[in-house]
Amino acid sequence: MTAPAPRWLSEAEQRAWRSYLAANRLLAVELERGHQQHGLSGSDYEVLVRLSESPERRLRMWELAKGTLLEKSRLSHQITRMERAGLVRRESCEGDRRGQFAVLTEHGWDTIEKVAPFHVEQVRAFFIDRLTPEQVQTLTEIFAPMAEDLRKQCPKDDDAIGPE
Amino acid sequence: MTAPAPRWLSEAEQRAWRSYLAANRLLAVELERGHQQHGLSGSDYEVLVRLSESPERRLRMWELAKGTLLEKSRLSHQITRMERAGLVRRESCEGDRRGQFAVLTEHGWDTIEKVAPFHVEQVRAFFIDRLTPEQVQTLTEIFAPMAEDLRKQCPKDDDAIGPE
DNA sequence: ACGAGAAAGTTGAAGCTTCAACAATGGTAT
DNA sequence: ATACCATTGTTGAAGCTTCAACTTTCTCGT
Repeated sequence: MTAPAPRWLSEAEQRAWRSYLAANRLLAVELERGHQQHGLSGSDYEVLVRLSESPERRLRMWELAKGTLLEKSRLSHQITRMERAGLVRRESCEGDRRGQFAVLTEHGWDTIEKVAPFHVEQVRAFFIDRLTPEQVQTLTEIFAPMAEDLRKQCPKDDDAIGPE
Repeated sequence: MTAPAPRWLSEAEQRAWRSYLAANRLLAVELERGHQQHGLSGSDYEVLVRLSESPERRLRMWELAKGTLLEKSRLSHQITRMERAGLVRRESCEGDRRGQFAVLTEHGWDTIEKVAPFHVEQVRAFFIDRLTPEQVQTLTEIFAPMAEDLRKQCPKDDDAIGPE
C-alpha cells in the first residue's frame, strides 16, 4: 500500500493560488502601514469597527472574539492594551458574572471616526476600485461560502472561531 | 475647507470585502494548523518551498526574502530557527563576502517532500476544488495585477519587498 | 439541592515578529 | 586611491501571539 499520488495543481491553478497569496500578504502589509500612521494596529482597528457597529457600542468578549475571528486569549490581551491606550474599557456584566463587556470610549469613537475614511480610501485604491461589478459579485460568490465552510471546520473543542 | 466626504463601500462591495477578509483569515488558520501537524509553521513551509524550487536548492538571503515576502530581519531569525531544526543551513558566498546562502539540507528536502502532498490536498479542499475554471481565471486576473501594483507601492527606502 | 461538566475570561511563559541600530562589504564618482 | 553612499545581513529589545493551565460562574441532570 503506497501513498496516493498527490494531485498537484495545474499551471493555471497554481497561478491563481499564488497570486491570491501574494496579493493577500502585500495588501495586509499595506493596510497595516495605513493603520500605523494613525497609531493603530490592524487588530486595534478591527476591534474599533466591531464595537462601533454594535448596540451601545459594546460587546461581550466572546461576541467580539467571534466577530473579529480572534481567539479569546489573544482578544483578552488585545483589550488590555487598548484599555491602556484609552480606546475601550471593560465593564462587567450583570446577569452573568463570568462575563465582561468591551465598551468603546469617547476616545475610541473619535478615533474610529477619524481613521475610517482613510482606511476606506485604501481599500478602494488597492482592491474595490480595481474590480468590475461582476468581479465584486464573483468574489462574494467565492469567498462567502468558503468562509462559511471554514467556520464549520474550526474544532469545537478548543477556542473555536464560531459562526459570526 | 472640510475633509472630503468618505466614499463608503456599497452593500455589495462591503459583502465582497468582508467575505474576502473572513475567508482569508480562516483559511490561514486552517492551513497553519495543517502545517503544525507536521511540526512546521507556515513560514517554515514557505521557505522550504522556495528553496526546493531553486537551483541547487539554495538562495541568497535577499532573494529568499523577496520570494517569501518576508522582511530581511524576520527572515534572518526564521533561518536561524530552521537551522536549529536542521531544515536548512547557511553558506557564505564567494564573490560577495557580505552574502549568505540559505541551503536546503537533506532533512529539509525530505520534509518538504513528505508534507507537500498534504498541503496541496488542503489547498484543494478549501480553495481550488471549490472553483470553476472560469473562477480560477477570474481570480488570477484580479490578484496577479493587484500584487504587481502593491509591490511597486512598497517603500524603496526601507526593507523593501521588491519584485519577485 | 448537588455534583459534574461546560462556558467565559484571564494569566504568564514561550515563541514569533518588528524595529532600530549596527557591522561589514561593495560600488562609484572624483 | 579615497571618500561616500548603498547593499547585505545580523542582533537584541520590545511588542504581539499562542498555548496550556487556571479561576469563576453557569447549566443541567438527578
